[in-house]
Amino acid sequence: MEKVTMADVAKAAGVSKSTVSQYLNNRFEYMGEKTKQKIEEAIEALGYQPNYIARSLKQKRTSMVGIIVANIMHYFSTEVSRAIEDYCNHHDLHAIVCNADDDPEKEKKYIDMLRAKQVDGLIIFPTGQNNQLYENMIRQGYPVVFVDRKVQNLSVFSIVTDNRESTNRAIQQFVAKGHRRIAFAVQPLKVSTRTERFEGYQQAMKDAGLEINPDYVIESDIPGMKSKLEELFSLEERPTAIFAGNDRVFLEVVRCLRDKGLKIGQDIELVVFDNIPFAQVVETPVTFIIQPASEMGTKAAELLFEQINKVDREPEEFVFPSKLV
Amino acid sequence: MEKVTMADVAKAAGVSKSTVSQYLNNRFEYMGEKTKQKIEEAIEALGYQPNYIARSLKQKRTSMVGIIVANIMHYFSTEVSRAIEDYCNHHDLHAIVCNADDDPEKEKKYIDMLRAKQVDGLIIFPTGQNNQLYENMIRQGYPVVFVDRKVQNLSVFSIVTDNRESTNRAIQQFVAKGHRRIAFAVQPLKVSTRTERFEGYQQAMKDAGLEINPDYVIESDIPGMKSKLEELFSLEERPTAIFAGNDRVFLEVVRCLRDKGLKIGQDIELVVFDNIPFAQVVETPVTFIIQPASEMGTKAAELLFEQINKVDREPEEFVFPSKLV
DNA sequence: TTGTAAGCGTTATCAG
DNA sequence: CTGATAACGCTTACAA
Repeated sequence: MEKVTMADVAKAAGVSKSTVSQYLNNRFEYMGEKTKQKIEEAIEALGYQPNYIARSLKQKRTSMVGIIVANIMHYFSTEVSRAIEDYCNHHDLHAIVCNADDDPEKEKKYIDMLRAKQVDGLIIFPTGQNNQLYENMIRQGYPVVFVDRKVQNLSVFSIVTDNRESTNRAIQQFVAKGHRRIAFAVQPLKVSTRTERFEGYQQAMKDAGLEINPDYVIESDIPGMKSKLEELFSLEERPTAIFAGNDRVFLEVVRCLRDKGLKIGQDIELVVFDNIPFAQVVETPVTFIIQPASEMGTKAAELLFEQINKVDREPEEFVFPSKLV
Repeated sequence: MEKVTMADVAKAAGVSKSTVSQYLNNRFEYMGEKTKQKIEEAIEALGYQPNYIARSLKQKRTSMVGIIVANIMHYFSTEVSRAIEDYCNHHDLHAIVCNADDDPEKEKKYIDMLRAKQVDGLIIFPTGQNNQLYENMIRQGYPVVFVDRKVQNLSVFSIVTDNRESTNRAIQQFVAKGHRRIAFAVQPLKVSTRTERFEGYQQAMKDAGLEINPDYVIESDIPGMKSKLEELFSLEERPTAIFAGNDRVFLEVVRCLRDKGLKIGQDIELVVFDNIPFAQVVETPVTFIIQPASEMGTKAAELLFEQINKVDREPEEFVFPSKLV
């Protein structure tokens, strides 16, 4: 199987390899009509399929870009990825996505692997724990765009949301509705998105003249969140409103509320940072902070494309606004 | 950037390319301890990274496999893909997934593209409209596994669910609960999954001695489904139960019911073929027909892996049972 | 307008 | 134990 090469086609058509190559690359300018036809027939007859690997080796470009998402379980990641893929499709690139699973080791493994595979550039949702590695890439001038999370002290293109401000607004809204006991649940504060959201919460509470009750702040990974939430909702003075740091936290919160028999919108109000596709359909009275995922993805792809094509410009940070729904 | 090659390492270490190659491929058997160290240092110093493209060209294998899903919007597809990816990860393969978007043209494009990229094998959720193409691949002995949908007259490994039987059981359950007006909503009956589910419905109705009311059978693509559903629920004699052909149909049904102010489980009962992750969390009284997606994915990957490694055996069809939840 | 030949960065074969 | 040397399948000057 899979053995017919350009040389075979050339032989069959009675021309040379280079001529076939010309043909394949649509350099018809100087090609005789009959040669063209002979080649066409030969290709058809032999069922020839070009070998991109060989071509890539020569051209030093693979027309592939890598996307490394921190965790594919977030709907936001898949939305952004989809937008990137769309952009790539329209620009003769192929995007291949890898899931770092919030694990810096895996992230490193994928970065190395993709670079070994010679992908032309990388869009990364960084775990934030591989600064040395990031730095090397940047220094070497390798095309990279960071998405979602900021990394300190790195001169690189990045695409983020106004995490602090939008969280702030959401909490303000709670306050305006008369809530005083406002809880905040989030995964470990190890990346910029989470710390910024937390800062937004703190700021809003402070501005409202409200003390933050430490019992109302849950910082835990997903597996451990359930038990902490249970404690929270078992408190004498239960919170009347809660902010869920992202979609996965949200799921835990909803599960826990259901188990406790608490009704969302009635016993407790809920804001979640991120879009939850299905939730919009059922009548759950939840406020969503929605990031413009596809615009962000498109922008990221654009910036990467520019870098791949050697457009030189100073790295910038693009902050997209998110909106409450 | 990215220019240091094996030759550079060889020069720096004062050895030949072949020796470096040995080193990289862990052929230490006959290698001197000092050469080993020199190479190690040289690699470190130069920041050398091997070029997989060149290696692939030589070895005629890329350690990549392609997954072409009919439509990535189905949760089932992503579950299966994830299982395949897991398997691949454990077997030094990289899976790259493409979305045919239910479009045979795109499917063909992706098959051609992936083969041009020399992926070692393909797992396909076939659109079913490219039989000629499928046949060619099989005939050439190219490693392929089909998932989810059957394709007629093709000697190929395939992984499917017992669509007919499980739909049948679901409808029987409706009947047992006393339902008589049972509707069936599905996308165009162009692929085996849908026709089989429909047959399951027909059979169950027949066995129960119930006439099928043509008004109760909705066959439409997703964009057109909304209006047809509206008609259905506006009928004088509304159905009391409805079967949704898959998750996307389900979403349309739920939307429509909400708009009509009908309560699921109260005004109408609902079965859906497929898993809906979020729906399980909220208290929606829906029955799900759940396919063992990850087992199916793993099996598919296994079969592909065997073929890639030239294990010769007769193609088989594997039918997995799904269960009502 | 088409052919020749030299790479691209590896691996594989076979001497030394 | 290590090193030449020839592929792998394609592109691209340059020559004809």
